[in-house]
Amino acid sequence: MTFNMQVTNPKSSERRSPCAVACTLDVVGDKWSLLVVRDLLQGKSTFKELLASPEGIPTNILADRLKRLEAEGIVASAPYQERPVRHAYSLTPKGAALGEVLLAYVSWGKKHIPGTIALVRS
Amino acid sequence: MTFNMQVTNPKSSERRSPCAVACTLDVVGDKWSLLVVRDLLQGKSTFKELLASPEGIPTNILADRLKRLEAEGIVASAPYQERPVRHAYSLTPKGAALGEVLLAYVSWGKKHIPGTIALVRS
DNA sequence: CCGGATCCGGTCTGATACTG
DNA sequence: CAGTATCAGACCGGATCCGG
Repeated sequence: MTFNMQVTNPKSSERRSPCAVACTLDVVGDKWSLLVVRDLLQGKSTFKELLASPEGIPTNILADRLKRLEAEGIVASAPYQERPVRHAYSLTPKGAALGEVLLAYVSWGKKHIPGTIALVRS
Repeated sequence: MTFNMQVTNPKSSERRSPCAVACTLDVVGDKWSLLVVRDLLQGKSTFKELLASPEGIPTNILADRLKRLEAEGIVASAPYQERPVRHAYSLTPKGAALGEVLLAYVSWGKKHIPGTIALVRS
């Protein structure tokens, strides 16, 4: 009987402010969410593929982020086989729109952090 | 897994990957940093002004973020009075360039989170 | 009063073991 | 392979304290 799942995002009703920046950060402003979005944009779709990224996301964090992003309507999951059930994860249009944010990150990072490269493309 | 290190990361992890997204997230990927940048872009400059934002950043967190962002070359501080000494914080060109990232957030947030507005200049 | 620094309890993170 | 359970410890954030 577990509880106390990792829910840090305020619900809309308890939003900190109407600021679009603050609210977007409440959705994808943590350390891992945008990296998951980046990988999905690159065509990865299975749990294993997402785990394999060089940043090394832990399995429980990945599972939690996928769950959270799906609840936010950013990620969609569809079973592609049964017994054992397996899901293919993908971005909804809402999630794919975050590609613009990623591009802004890439642009800033490439310019201001030496040695970085774009691992995402639109 | 192998990696190279090119980011001085005051906070949690060391490096993660050469990905510009991941490295930028290591710098400003926490819950508060971009909100501080937003406020500075809007012309706020004193500790008190930054504290007054509707999101309610705690004093210790604000002090820590300012210190960290200054170490990253994103924020500059200059004393504007002595006895007691007071600092005016501002963005470096590197920090101001994050405005592009903020605009991407605003654009996404306004479109996908109902009720949000742009609290940052366009 | 202002700009922080410090303390401290609770929450979240993340490595690993474990299950189906 | 795709997650879930566990748990120690890092981190957040509220409250408080302090020098100027």
